[in-house]
Amino acid sequence: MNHYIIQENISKHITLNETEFTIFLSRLKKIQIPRKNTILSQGQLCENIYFVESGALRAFYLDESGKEATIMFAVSDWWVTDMYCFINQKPAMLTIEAIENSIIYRLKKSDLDYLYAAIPQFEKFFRILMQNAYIREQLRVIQNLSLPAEARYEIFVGKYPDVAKNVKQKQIASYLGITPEFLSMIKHNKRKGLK
Amino acid sequence: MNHYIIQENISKHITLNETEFTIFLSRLKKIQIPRKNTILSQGQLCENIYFVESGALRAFYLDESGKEATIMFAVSDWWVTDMYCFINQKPAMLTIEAIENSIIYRLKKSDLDYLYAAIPQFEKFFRILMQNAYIREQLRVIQNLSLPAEARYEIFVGKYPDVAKNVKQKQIASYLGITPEFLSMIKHNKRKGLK
DNA sequence: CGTCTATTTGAATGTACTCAAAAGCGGTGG
DNA sequence: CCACCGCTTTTGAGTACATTCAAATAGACG
Repeated sequence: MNHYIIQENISKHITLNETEFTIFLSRLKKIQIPRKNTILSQGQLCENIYFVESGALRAFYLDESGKEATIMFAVSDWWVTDMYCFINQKPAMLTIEAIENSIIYRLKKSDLDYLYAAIPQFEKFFRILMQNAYIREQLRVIQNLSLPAEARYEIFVGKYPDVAKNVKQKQIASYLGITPEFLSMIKHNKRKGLK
Repeated sequence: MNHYIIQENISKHITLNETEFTIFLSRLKKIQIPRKNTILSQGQLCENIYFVESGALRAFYLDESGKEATIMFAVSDWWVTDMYCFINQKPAMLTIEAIENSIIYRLKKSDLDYLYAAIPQFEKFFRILMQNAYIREQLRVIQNLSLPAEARYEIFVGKYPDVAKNVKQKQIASYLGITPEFLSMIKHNKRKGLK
Protein backbone atom coordinates (compact mmCIF):
# COMPACT_ATOMS: atom_id res chain seq x y z
CA MET A 1 0.00 0.00 0.00
CA ASN A 2 1.28 3.39 -0.94
CA HIS A 3 0.44 6.00 1.68
CA TYR A 4 3.20 8.31 0.59
CA ILE A 5 1.27 11.50 -0.03
CA ILE A 6 -0.81 11.49 3.12
CA GLN A 7 2.17 10.53 5.27
CA GLU A 8 4.13 13.39 3.79
CA ASN A 9 1.18 15.68 4.46
CA ILE A 10 1.07 14.75 8.12
CA SER A 11 4.83 14.92 8.45
CA LYS A 12 4.87 18.54 7.35
CA HIS A 13 3.66 19.50 10.81
CA ILE A 14 4.09 16.63 13.27
CA THR A 15 6.35 13.61 13.71
CA LEU A 16 4.69 10.27 14.31
CA ASN A 17 6.41 7.01 15.09
CA GLU A 18 5.57 3.86 13.17
CA THR A 19 2.96 2.65 15.62
CA GLU A 20 1.17 5.98 15.55
CA PHE A 21 1.19 6.03 11.76
CA THR A 22 -0.28 2.56 11.72
CA ILE A 23 -3.08 3.64 14.06
CA PHE A 24 -3.75 6.65 11.87
CA LEU A 25 -3.77 4.72 8.62
CA SER A 26 -6.05 2.06 10.10
CA ARG A 27 -8.73 4.73 10.57
CA LEU A 28 -8.61 5.83 6.97
CA LYS A 29 -10.61 4.36 4.13
CA LYS A 30 -9.17 4.76 0.64
CA ILE A 31 -11.86 5.39 -1.98
CA GLN A 32 -12.02 5.90 -5.72
CA ILE A 33 -14.46 8.57 -6.83
CA PRO A 34 -15.33 8.76 -10.52
CA ARG A 35 -15.69 12.16 -12.13
CA LYS A 36 -19.09 13.82 -11.51
CA ASN A 37 -19.84 11.75 -8.42
CA THR A 38 -20.50 13.55 -5.18
CA ILE A 39 -19.07 12.54 -1.82
CA LEU A 40 -21.35 14.93 0.08
CA SER A 41 -24.67 16.50 -0.87
CA GLN A 42 -26.41 19.50 0.60
CA GLY A 43 -28.79 18.35 3.33
CA GLN A 44 -27.02 15.07 3.98
CA LEU A 45 -25.30 14.50 7.34
CA CYS A 46 -21.63 15.42 7.01
CA GLU A 47 -19.80 12.58 8.73
CA ASN A 48 -16.37 12.66 7.16
CA ILE A 49 -13.36 14.72 6.33
CA TYR A 50 -11.45 13.81 3.17
CA PHE A 51 -7.85 13.93 2.04
CA VAL A 52 -7.23 14.06 -1.70
CA GLU A 53 -4.46 11.84 -2.99
CA SER A 54 -5.09 12.42 -6.68
CA GLY A 55 -7.70 13.99 -8.88
CA ALA A 56 -9.73 17.08 -8.03
CA LEU A 57 -12.87 17.91 -6.07
CA ARG A 58 -15.01 21.01 -5.82
CA ALA A 59 -17.04 22.16 -2.81
CA PHE A 60 -19.90 24.53 -3.51
CA TYR A 61 -22.95 26.14 -1.99
CA LEU A 62 -26.21 26.16 -3.93
CA ASP A 63 -28.47 29.06 -2.97
CA GLU A 64 -32.27 29.29 -3.18
CA SER A 65 -32.15 30.91 -6.59
CA GLY A 66 -30.11 28.00 -7.94
CA LYS A 67 -26.83 29.91 -8.14
CA GLU A 68 -23.66 28.04 -7.18
CA ALA A 69 -20.90 29.59 -5.08
CA THR A 70 -17.72 27.55 -5.26
CA ILE A 71 -16.09 27.51 -1.84
CA MET A 72 -12.95 25.61 -2.67
CA PHE A 73 -11.19 23.35 -5.10
CA ALA A 74 -9.37 20.45 -3.48
CA VAL A 75 -6.55 18.85 -5.43
CA SER A 76 -3.78 16.44 -4.45
CA ASP A 77 -2.53 16.98 -0.88
CA TRP A 78 -5.62 18.95 0.30
CA TRP A 79 -8.08 18.19 3.06
CA VAL A 80 -11.72 19.00 2.40
CA THR A 81 -15.10 18.82 4.10
CA ASP A 82 -18.00 21.07 5.08
CA MET A 83 -16.23 22.07 8.29
CA TYR A 84 -19.17 23.58 10.16
CA CYS A 85 -21.40 20.59 9.53
CA PHE A 86 -18.59 18.08 10.07
CA ILE A 87 -17.68 19.55 13.46
CA ASN A 88 -21.26 19.88 14.61
CA GLN A 89 -22.50 16.74 12.83
CA LYS A 90 -25.21 18.66 11.01
CA PRO A 91 -26.75 18.33 7.55
CA ALA A 92 -24.35 19.74 4.99
CA MET A 93 -24.75 23.19 3.46
CA LEU A 94 -22.16 22.30 0.85
CA THR A 95 -22.01 19.76 -1.93
CA ILE A 96 -18.64 18.19 -2.75
CA GLU A 97 -18.22 16.60 -6.15
CA ALA A 98 -15.32 15.05 -8.02
CA ILE A 99 -14.46 17.09 -11.10
CA GLU A 100 -11.93 14.44 -12.11
CA ASN A 101 -11.59 10.76 -11.31
CA SER A 102 -10.10 10.95 -7.85
CA ILE A 103 -8.51 8.84 -5.15
CA ILE A 104 -9.25 10.09 -1.68
CA TYR A 105 -9.01 9.02 1.96
CA ARG A 106 -12.04 9.23 4.19
CA LEU A 107 -11.79 9.91 7.93
CA LYS A 108 -14.90 9.72 10.08
CA LYS A 109 -15.61 12.32 12.77
CA SER A 110 -15.62 9.63 15.46
CA ASP A 111 -12.26 8.37 14.25
CA LEU A 112 -10.82 11.86 14.28
CA ASP A 113 -12.04 12.25 17.87
CA TYR A 114 -10.37 8.95 18.66
CA LEU A 115 -7.12 10.19 17.12
CA TYR A 116 -7.23 13.40 19.16
CA ALA A 117 -7.45 11.26 22.30
CA ALA A 118 -5.02 8.51 21.31
CA ILE A 119 -2.36 10.64 19.65
CA PRO A 120 -2.39 14.17 21.10
CA GLN A 121 -0.17 15.42 18.30
CA PHE A 122 -3.22 15.30 16.08
CA GLU A 123 -4.56 18.28 18.00
CA LYS A 124 -1.50 20.16 16.85
CA PHE A 125 -1.82 18.89 13.31
CA PHE A 126 -5.41 20.01 12.97
CA ARG A 127 -4.70 23.21 14.84
CA ILE A 128 -2.24 24.09 12.10
CA LEU A 129 -4.61 22.90 9.38
CA MET A 130 -7.41 25.09 10.75
CA GLN A 131 -5.04 27.99 11.21
CA ASN A 132 -3.96 27.83 7.58
CA ALA A 133 -7.55 27.49 6.43
CA TYR A 134 -8.55 30.51 8.50
CA ILE A 135 -5.71 32.60 7.10
CA ARG A 136 -6.61 31.56 3.56
CA GLU A 137 -10.28 32.43 3.94
CA GLN A 138 -9.49 35.73 5.59
CA LEU A 139 -7.20 36.67 2.73
CA ARG A 140 -9.99 35.77 0.36
CA VAL A 141 -12.38 38.03 2.24
CA ILE A 142 -9.88 40.90 2.00
CA GLN A 143 -9.49 40.35 -1.71
CA ASN A 144 -13.21 40.06 -2.32
CA LEU A 145 -13.73 43.34 -0.49
CA SER A 146 -10.90 45.35 -1.94
CA LEU A 147 -10.23 44.10 -5.46
CA PRO A 148 -12.25 44.15 -8.68
CA ALA A 149 -13.06 40.89 -10.45
CA GLU A 150 -10.19 41.12 -12.91
CA ALA A 151 -7.54 41.40 -10.20
CA ARG A 152 -9.11 38.54 -8.25
CA TYR A 153 -8.99 36.39 -11.37
CA GLU A 154 -5.32 37.13 -11.92
CA ILE A 155 -4.48 36.31 -8.32
CA PHE A 156 -6.40 33.06 -8.58
CA VAL A 157 -4.54 32.04 -11.72
CA GLY A 158 -1.23 32.97 -10.12
CA LYS A 159 -1.94 31.04 -6.95
CA TYR A 160 -3.57 27.92 -8.43
CA PRO A 161 -2.28 27.70 -12.01
CA ASP A 162 -2.99 23.99 -12.34
CA VAL A 163 -6.57 24.40 -11.08
CA ALA A 164 -7.09 27.36 -13.40
CA LYS A 165 -5.97 25.28 -16.37
CA ASN A 166 -8.01 22.16 -15.69
CA VAL A 167 -11.27 23.51 -14.39
CA LYS A 168 -14.28 24.87 -16.28
CA GLN A 169 -14.47 28.66 -16.46
CA LYS A 170 -17.96 28.49 -15.17
CA GLN A 171 -16.59 27.01 -11.95
CA ILE A 172 -13.80 29.55 -11.66
CA ALA A 173 -16.40 32.28 -12.15
CA SER A 174 -18.47 30.89 -9.29
CA TYR A 175 -15.34 30.82 -7.11
CA LEU A 176 -14.65 34.47 -7.91
CA GLY A 177 -18.27 35.45 -7.40
CA ILE A 178 -18.94 36.57 -10.95
CA THR A 179 -20.92 35.22 -13.89
CA PRO A 180 -19.27 33.04 -16.55
CA GLU A 181 -20.20 35.66 -19.13
CA PHE A 182 -18.35 38.34 -17.25
CA LEU A 183 -15.28 36.15 -16.75
CA SER A 184 -15.23 35.50 -20.46
CA MET A 185 -15.23 39.25 -21.03
CA ILE A 186 -12.42 39.84 -18.55
CA LYS A 187 -10.19 37.29 -20.26
CA HIS A 188 -10.89 38.70 -23.67
CA ASN A 189 -10.22 42.27 -22.61
CA LYS A 190 -6.92 41.26 -21.11
CA ARG A 191 -5.75 39.66 -24.33
CA LYS A 192 -6.69 42.79 -26.22
CA GLY A 193 -4.66 44.82 -23.74
CA LEU A 194 -1.58 42.70 -24.45
CA LYS A 195 -1.51 43.27 -28.21
CA MET B 1 -7.11 40.52 40.13
CA ASN B 2 -10.20 39.70 38.16
CA HIS B 3 -9.51 37.20 35.40
CA TYR B 4 -13.08 36.05 35.18
CA ILE B 5 -13.82 36.63 31.52
CA ILE B 6 -10.68 35.11 30.09
CA GLN B 7 -10.90 32.11 32.42
CA GLU B 8 -14.46 31.54 31.31
CA ASN B 9 -13.35 31.83 27.72
CA ILE B 10 -10.68 29.17 28.13
CA SER B 11 -13.01 26.95 30.11
CA LYS B 12 -15.49 26.80 27.27
CA HIS B 13 -13.24 24.32 25.54
CA ILE B 14 -10.66 22.91 27.93
CA THR B 15 -10.34 22.25 31.64
CA LEU B 16 -7.22 23.52 33.38
CA ASN B 17 -6.23 22.94 36.96
CA GLU B 18 -5.17 25.80 39.20
CA THR B 19 -1.47 25.45 38.50
CA GLU B 20 -2.06 25.48 34.78
CA PHE B 21 -4.26 28.55 35.04
CA THR B 22 -1.58 30.28 37.02
CA ILE B 23 1.00 29.49 34.37
CA PHE B 24 -1.33 30.75 31.69
CA LEU B 25 -2.18 33.97 33.50
CA SER B 26 1.47 34.66 34.25
CA ARG B 27 2.11 34.88 30.51
CA LEU B 28 -0.58 37.45 29.93
CA LYS B 29 -0.17 41.19 30.18
CA LYS B 30 -3.28 43.22 30.94
CA ILE B 31 -3.37 46.54 29.09
CA GLN B 32 -5.65 49.53 28.86
CA ILE B 33 -6.06 50.92 25.37
CA PRO B 34 -7.70 54.31 24.99
CA ARG B 35 -10.10 54.85 22.13
CA LYS B 36 -8.40 55.60 18.80
CA ASN B 37 -5.10 54.05 19.82
CA THR B 38 -3.74 51.22 17.72
CA ILE B 39 -2.24 48.04 19.12
CA LEU B 40 -0.91 46.97 15.72
CA SER B 41 -0.11 48.99 12.61
CA GLN B 42 0.33 47.83 9.06
CA GLY B 43 4.02 47.13 8.42
CA GLN B 44 4.91 46.63 12.07
CA LEU B 45 6.01 43.17 13.26
CA CYS B 46 2.98 41.33 14.66
CA GLU B 47 4.25 39.80 17.87
CA ASN B 48 1.08 39.33 19.90
CA ILE B 49 -2.38 37.91 20.01
CA TYR B 50 -4.96 39.78 22.09
CA PHE B 51 -7.99 38.85 24.14
CA VAL B 52 -10.59 41.57 24.67
CA GLU B 53 -11.98 41.84 28.18
CA SER B 54 -13.99 45.01 27.61
CA GLY B 55 -14.34 47.69 24.98
CA ALA B 56 -14.13 47.15 21.23
CA LEU B 57 -11.40 46.90 18.61
CA ARG B 58 -11.44 46.91 14.85
CA ALA B 59 -8.99 45.15 12.51
CA PHE B 60 -8.76 46.53 8.99
CA TYR B 61 -6.73 46.36 5.84
CA LEU B 62 -5.74 49.58 4.09
CA ASP B 63 -5.20 49.15 0.36
CA GLU B 64 -2.97 51.15 -1.98
CA SER B 65 -5.81 53.45 -2.98
CA GLY B 66 -6.44 54.33 0.67
CA LYS B 67 -9.62 52.31 0.99
CA GLU B 68 -10.20 50.43 4.24
CA ALA B 69 -11.58 46.90 4.41
CA THR B 70 -12.70 46.01 7.92
CA ILE B 71 -11.77 42.41 8.63
CA MET B 72 -13.32 42.02 12.04
CA PHE B 73 -14.69 43.75 15.08
CA ALA B 74 -13.48 42.31 18.38
CA VAL B 75 -15.60 42.93 21.44
CA SER B 76 -15.60 41.41 24.91
CA ASP B 77 -14.64 37.71 24.90
CA TRP B 78 -12.98 37.76 21.46
CA TRP B 79 -9.43 36.95 20.45
CA VAL B 80 -7.85 39.09 17.76
CA THR B 81 -4.61 39.47 15.83
CA ASP B 82 -3.31 39.51 12.27
CA MET B 83 -3.13 35.72 12.23
CA TYR B 84 -0.93 35.25 9.18
CA CYS B 85 1.66 37.71 10.38
CA PHE B 86 1.44 36.54 13.99
CA ILE B 87 2.04 32.91 13.06
CA ASN B 88 4.82 33.70 10.64
CA GLN B 89 6.20 36.65 12.61
CA LYS B 90 5.95 38.96 9.65
CA PRO B 91 5.12 42.66 9.29
CA ALA B 92 1.40 43.14 9.72
CA MET B 93 -0.98 43.62 6.79
CA LEU B 94 -3.68 44.72 9.19
CA THR B 95 -4.07 47.62 11.56
CA ILE B 96 -5.92 47.01 14.82
CA GLU B 97 -7.33 50.02 16.63
CA ALA B 98 -9.47 50.52 19.69
CA ILE B 99 -12.83 52.04 18.76
CA GLU B 100 -13.69 52.33 22.46
CA ASN B 101 -11.58 52.52 25.59
CA SER B 102 -10.67 48.89 26.03
CA ILE B 103 -9.08 46.49 28.43
CA ILE B 104 -7.25 43.66 26.74
CA TYR B 105 -4.79 40.87 27.49
CA ARG B 106 -1.68 40.52 25.41
CA LEU B 107 -0.05 37.15 24.71
CA LYS B 108 3.29 37.02 22.92
CA LYS B 109 3.96 34.45 20.20
CA SER B 110 6.88 33.01 22.18
CA ASP B 111 4.64 32.66 25.24
CA LEU B 112 1.97 30.92 23.21
CA ASP B 113 4.60 28.51 21.92
CA TYR B 114 5.64 27.94 25.51
CA LEU B 115 2.05 27.21 26.48
CA TYR B 116 1.66 24.71 23.64
CA ALA B 117 4.68 22.85 25.02
CA ALA B 118 3.93 23.19 28.74
CA ILE B 119 0.18 22.61 28.64
CA PRO B 120 -0.74 20.46 25.64
CA GLN B 121 -4.41 21.27 26.11
CA PHE B 122 -3.65 24.67 24.61
CA GLU B 123 -3.20 22.94 21.29
CA LYS B 124 -6.77 21.81 21.59
CA PHE B 125 -7.97 25.21 22.71
CA PHE B 126 -6.41 27.00 19.77
CA ARG B 127 -7.42 24.22 17.43
CA ILE B 128 -11.03 24.97 18.31
CA LEU B 129 -10.46 28.72 18.14
CA MET B 130 -8.96 28.40 14.64
CA GLN B 131 -11.70 26.01 13.60
CA ASN B 132 -14.40 28.49 14.62
CA ALA B 133 -12.56 31.33 12.93
CA TYR B 134 -12.26 29.30 9.72
CA ILE B 135 -15.94 28.43 9.75
CA ARG B 136 -16.87 32.07 10.35
CA GLU B 137 -14.74 33.37 7.52
CA GLN B 138 -15.96 30.69 5.15
CA LEU B 139 -19.55 31.62 5.90
CA ARG B 140 -18.66 35.22 5.24
CA VAL B 141 -17.17 34.26 1.87
CA ILE B 142 -20.37 32.41 0.98
CA GLN B 143 -22.47 35.40 1.93
CA ASN B 144 -20.27 37.86 0.08
CA LEU B 145 -20.53 35.71 -3.02
CA SER B 146 -24.21 34.91 -2.95
CA LEU B 147 -26.04 37.79 -1.27
CA PRO B 148 -26.60 41.43 -2.23
CA ALA B 149 -25.44 44.18 0.11
CA GLU B 150 -28.82 44.69 1.77
CA ALA B 151 -29.13 41.05 2.85
CA ARG B 152 -25.55 41.05 4.12
CA TYR B 153 -26.30 44.13 6.17
CA GLU B 154 -29.36 42.54 7.73
CA ILE B 155 -27.43 39.38 8.60
CA PHE B 156 -24.69 41.48 10.15
CA VAL B 157 -27.16 43.40 12.30
CA GLY B 158 -28.85 40.16 13.32
CA LYS B 159 -25.59 38.47 14.24
CA TYR B 160 -23.83 41.36 15.95
CA PRO B 161 -26.58 43.71 17.14
CA ASP B 162 -24.42 45.38 19.80
CA VAL B 163 -21.62 46.02 17.32
CA ALA B 164 -24.09 47.35 14.79
CA LYS B 165 -25.45 49.81 17.33
CA ASN B 166 -22.16 51.15 18.65
CA VAL B 167 -20.00 51.35 15.60
CA LYS B 168 -19.81 54.02 12.88
CA GLN B 169 -21.72 53.23 9.72
CA LYS B 170 -18.64 53.96 7.74
CA GLN B 171 -16.97 51.05 9.50
CA ILE B 172 -19.88 48.71 9.00
CA ALA B 173 -19.88 49.66 5.33
CA SER B 174 -16.21 48.76 5.07
CA TYR B 175 -16.95 45.41 6.75
CA LEU B 176 -19.70 44.70 4.23
CA GLY B 177 -17.57 45.83 1.31
CA ILE B 178 -19.74 48.76 0.26
CA THR B 179 -19.44 52.55 0.46
CA PRO B 180 -20.91 54.49 3.40
CA GLU B 181 -23.14 56.35 0.94
CA PHE B 182 -24.64 53.13 -0.33
CA LEU B 183 -25.19 51.79 3.17
CA SER B 184 -27.01 55.00 4.01
CA MET B 185 -29.25 54.42 1.02
CA ILE B 186 -29.94 50.82 1.96
CA LYS B 187 -31.04 51.82 5.45
CA HIS B 188 -33.24 54.60 4.17
CA ASN B 189 -34.90 52.38 1.58
CA LYS B 190 -35.63 49.76 4.17
CA ARG B 191 -37.35 52.26 6.43
CA LYS B 192 -39.46 53.43 3.52
CA GLY B 193 -40.40 49.82 2.84
CA LEU B 194 -41.63 49.43 6.42
CA LYS B 195 -44.05 52.36 6.37
C1' DC C 1 -19.56 77.71 20.30
C1' DG C 2 -16.80 76.18 16.59
C1' DT C 3 -14.45 72.60 14.22
C1' DC C 4 -14.00 68.16 12.55
C1' DT C 5 -15.97 64.10 11.03
C1' DA C 6 -19.95 61.26 9.85
C1' DT C 7 -24.18 60.89 7.39
C1' DT C 8 -27.42 62.02 3.91
C1' DT C 9 -28.88 63.25 -0.71
C1' DG C 10 -28.54 63.48 -5.62
C1' DA C 11 -26.56 63.22 -10.32
C1' DA C 12 -23.51 60.98 -13.36
C1' DT C 13 -20.79 56.87 -14.05
C1' DG C 14 -18.99 52.20 -13.95
C1' DT C 15 -18.88 47.50 -12.94
C1' DA C 16 -21.10 43.46 -13.22
C1' DC C 17 -25.63 40.97 -14.32
C1' DT C 18 -29.53 39.05 -17.19
C1' DC C 19 -31.24 37.25 -21.14
C1' DA C 20 -30.78 35.57 -25.65
C1' DA C 21 -28.49 33.72 -29.42
C1' DA C 22 -24.44 31.96 -31.80
C1' DA C 23 -20.23 29.48 -31.85
C1' DG C 24 -17.06 26.00 -29.97
C1' DC C 25 -15.87 21.61 -27.84
C1' DG C 26 -16.09 16.93 -26.19
C1' DG C 27 -18.01 12.72 -25.88
C1' DT C 28 -21.00 8.95 -27.75
C1' DG C 29 -23.34 6.15 -30.96
C1' DG C 30 -24.27 4.85 -35.54
C1' DC D 1 -14.74 8.19 -38.49
C1' DC D 2 -18.17 11.28 -38.77
C1' DA D 3 -22.45 13.30 -37.04
C1' DC D 4 -24.99 14.71 -33.54
C1' DC D 5 -26.11 16.04 -28.82
C1' DG D 6 -25.32 18.47 -24.68
C1' DC D 7 -22.77 21.62 -22.33
C1' DT D 8 -19.50 25.48 -22.13
C1' DT D 9 -17.91 29.72 -23.91
C1' DT D 10 -18.46 33.85 -26.44
C1' DT D 11 -20.82 38.01 -27.94
C1' DG D 12 -24.01 41.73 -27.54
C1' DA D 13 -27.85 44.67 -25.94
C1' DG D 14 -30.28 46.33 -22.19
C1' DT D 15 -30.45 46.71 -17.12
C1' DA D 16 -29.40 46.81 -12.18
C1' DC D 17 -26.54 47.31 -8.40
C1' DA D 18 -23.13 49.94 -6.44
C1' DT D 19 -19.55 53.74 -6.89
C1' DT D 20 -17.72 58.46 -7.32
C1' DC D 21 -17.94 63.11 -6.59
C1' DA D 22 -19.96 67.08 -4.65
C1' DA D 23 -22.64 69.57 -1.54
C1' DA D 24 -25.75 70.00 2.33
C1' DT D 25 -26.94 68.51 6.97
C1' DA D 26 -26.28 66.48 11.30
C1' DG D 27 -23.46 64.87 15.30
C1' DA D 28 -19.56 64.50 18.38
C1' DC D 29 -16.05 66.49 21.00
C1' DG D 30 -12.93 69.75 22.90
